[in-house]
Amino acid sequence: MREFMAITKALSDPGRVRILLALRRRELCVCQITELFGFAPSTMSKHLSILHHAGLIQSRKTERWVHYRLPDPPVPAAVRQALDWVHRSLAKTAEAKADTQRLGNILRMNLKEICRRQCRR
Amino acid sequence: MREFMAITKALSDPGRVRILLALRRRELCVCQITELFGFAPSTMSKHLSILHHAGLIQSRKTERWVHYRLPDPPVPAAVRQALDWVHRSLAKTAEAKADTQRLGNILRMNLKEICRRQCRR
DNA sequence: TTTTCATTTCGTTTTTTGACGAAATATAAA
DNA sequence: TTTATATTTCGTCAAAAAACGAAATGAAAA
Repeated sequence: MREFMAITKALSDPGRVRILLALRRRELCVCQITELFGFAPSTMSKHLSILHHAGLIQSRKTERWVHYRLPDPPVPAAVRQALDWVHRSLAKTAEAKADTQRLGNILRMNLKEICRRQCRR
Repeated sequence: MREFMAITKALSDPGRVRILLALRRRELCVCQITELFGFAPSTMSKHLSILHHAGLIQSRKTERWVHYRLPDPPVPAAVRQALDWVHRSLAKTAEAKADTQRLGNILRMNLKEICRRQCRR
């Protein structure tokens, strides 16, 4: 029950749900996700921490950057069903498509450029 | 997206999730659910309202009592998947079993007796 | 080693949520 | 019609969550 509620709480914020959708095709660097949604870095870090704690994403560190992605198998059933539910329900919505489109632009930039932009704020 | 978030918000409270589990076998009167969980009637009414607004339960009024149950078909896919996920993840947990056991005692009482008990509080 | 810098943690403020009691509503019983 | 009563709505308080900036962390670059 505690683990299940960690998942439902994680899914109860629209920003976090959109992060899961953005990760559906490939892993993303924290700075790319931050750029995509326009939150302050500290806010984004908190959201990622909540998703990670629920088991909905996993992380990998390379050089100076941290990348998040959907979990590799074996994935607990409750997590897998939650992710399936999110993607089936929302992958085709206008919000998800708009995010995907903006993500395309961000993926064309290199990571250093993105981080530099965020420092200027 | 808005409808989906109504569901995830509804599921983000453990009391509401337990209500859904309690309804998995049969419909229940508000006073029975209130007795089962020990919330104030106004609190329980609010929880039921949130679940209803998300489409996760439906209601039926007979005589002086309002009964809630899981939705009849046709059920939107997002709702059906959410309910399946909840039940598959939690129906066999200790919490659900304990609730089911206490519910058994409540179902042996008649509705008037239950309501009378709640008035005394 | 020292510096740089992507990310996280901490502290604070604002917003949202959850709980309750009192009053309102609505329906059946008297 | 009047009374009784099951449920909901409203107002309020307390607790939790979400946002941010500033400071801390830690790993790579210089």
